[in-house]
Amino acid sequence: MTNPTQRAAQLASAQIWPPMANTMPTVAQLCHSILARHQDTISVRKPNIALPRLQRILEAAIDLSNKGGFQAMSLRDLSRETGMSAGGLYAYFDSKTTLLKMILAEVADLVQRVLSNPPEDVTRGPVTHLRWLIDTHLRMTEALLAWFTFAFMEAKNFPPAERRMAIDSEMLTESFFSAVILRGIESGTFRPDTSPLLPALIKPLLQEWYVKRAKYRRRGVTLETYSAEVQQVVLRACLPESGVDLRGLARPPIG
Amino acid sequence: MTNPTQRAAQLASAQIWPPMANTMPTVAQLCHSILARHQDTISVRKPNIALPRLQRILEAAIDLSNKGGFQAMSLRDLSRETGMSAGGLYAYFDSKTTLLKMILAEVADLVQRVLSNPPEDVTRGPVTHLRWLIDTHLRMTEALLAWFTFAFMEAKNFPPAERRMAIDSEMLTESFFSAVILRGIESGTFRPDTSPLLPALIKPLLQEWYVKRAKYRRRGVTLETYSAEVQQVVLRACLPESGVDLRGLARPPIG
DNA sequence: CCTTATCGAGCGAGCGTTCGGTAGATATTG
DNA sequence: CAATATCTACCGAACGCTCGCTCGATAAGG
Repeated sequence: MTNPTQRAAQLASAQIWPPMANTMPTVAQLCHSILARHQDTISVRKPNIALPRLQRILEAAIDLSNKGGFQAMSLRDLSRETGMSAGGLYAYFDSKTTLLKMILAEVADLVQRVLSNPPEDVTRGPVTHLRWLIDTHLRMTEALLAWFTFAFMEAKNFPPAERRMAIDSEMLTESFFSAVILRGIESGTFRPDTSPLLPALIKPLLQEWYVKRAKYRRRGVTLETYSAEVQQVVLRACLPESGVDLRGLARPPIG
Repeated sequence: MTNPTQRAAQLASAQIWPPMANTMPTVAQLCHSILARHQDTISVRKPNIALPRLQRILEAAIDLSNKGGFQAMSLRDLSRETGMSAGGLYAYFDSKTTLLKMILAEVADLVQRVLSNPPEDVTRGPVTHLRWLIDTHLRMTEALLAWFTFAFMEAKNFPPAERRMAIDSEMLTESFFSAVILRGIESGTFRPDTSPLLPALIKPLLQEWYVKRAKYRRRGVTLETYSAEVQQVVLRACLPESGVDLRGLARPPIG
């Protein structure tokens, strides 16, 4: 079981959690993946034409949607922004809803791919694994801010099919945290009475970072700081505290 | 300063935080307030006619918006749902945007009214005050679930004016938490190195409750449980822990 | 019978989507 | 290799439809 000295060291080192070694996915990679997944609905066959065009369309769609919402973005807006005609756009999707689904599905898939592939060394202990999950999720959303903002804002307000997709993705993310925390409890690293709600509470703390990105930028809060603080809050909620075990013992007064 | 015994007692009692004595605001009260605030744009003069009609309109608008978004709700939908004609609706607002603003402003104002009027006894200490803020916010959103869901979903995606309103409201809520936490640090009740980000992190934990209400209902999580868990997470983040203060001291091994 | 409250057909604007047309690249042919 | 045929990627006017909103007619009540 973790003792106070170890815990203090764990919490202190959370301040200087090293940046990820693995490279984060790029927009180009996402577009490549989307192009491959929608070969049947995208009528443009030459990849060296289709890829840059698709990227331009997706980035413009996300940008326009992130001010005013997806529904408020008209295909005329998108046409103007991409420099393509209304008809030309329909070579890349068969309906506006498909365009939405392309992006949502890709983001959901990305989360799954990234979080389910931790480097070997961080999975040795639940503390490092949990901290890696938090930090990696934050860095991933940072690298693809507009995409995650889009996914967050548009996942709601949509037909049952897309809605279900968003819920499944959310549950999956939560399950990563659940699994690690459960493992930590079983191994005795985490408090046995750690709240079963804790995994569900982590997600909104991660979303806060990209949803309110402007606010934290204004305040000069860096990703490193935010990540460290969330890690602290979460670890304090699940690591055992010596205070409980010291009940009734005489202690020196604290200056 | 809080000792471990006190802290354990504080955390334990968080499990049975008593339900609020003050009555929560009702929909009728909100509508009354909205009617008063928009006398100039609402052309119907007799309150005994205007009040029930306005309430019917607002509740229908919120209900329709909460499936599909405000933009997706047409005035024809609203007309059908309220049993009033398109023209008739315009006796109660001069544009669809005004209808939106009515609701957003009232919700923002309600939060301010409720959170800034704690009962006298809870303000004696920062712990009880902080717990009251959390619990009261949760109970308020529970009592007016549809209204808060609406405000949360629609505050984004809107013109600078409304957007600013939402940001101001959010900052105000955060300032309630900031003030209490700061007071707790100054009085020595909370750790002096409590994260300055903590107040900002509380809000998403409170929003989670009403945004994902269906999820928690499905899992059988009650408001009491959720409230207690959030209080625990927050208190663990700001109450001092004896472990840190015991670094380097010889301690008996813990069974 | 005038005031107040409501109705509902209808307006112009803008939406997502379609489709005939075309310029340029590419393939085929003599 | 020039001439022709085919294909690819895109254009943009036009369509059917729905939107927020208006306004003259109408009904109800004191």
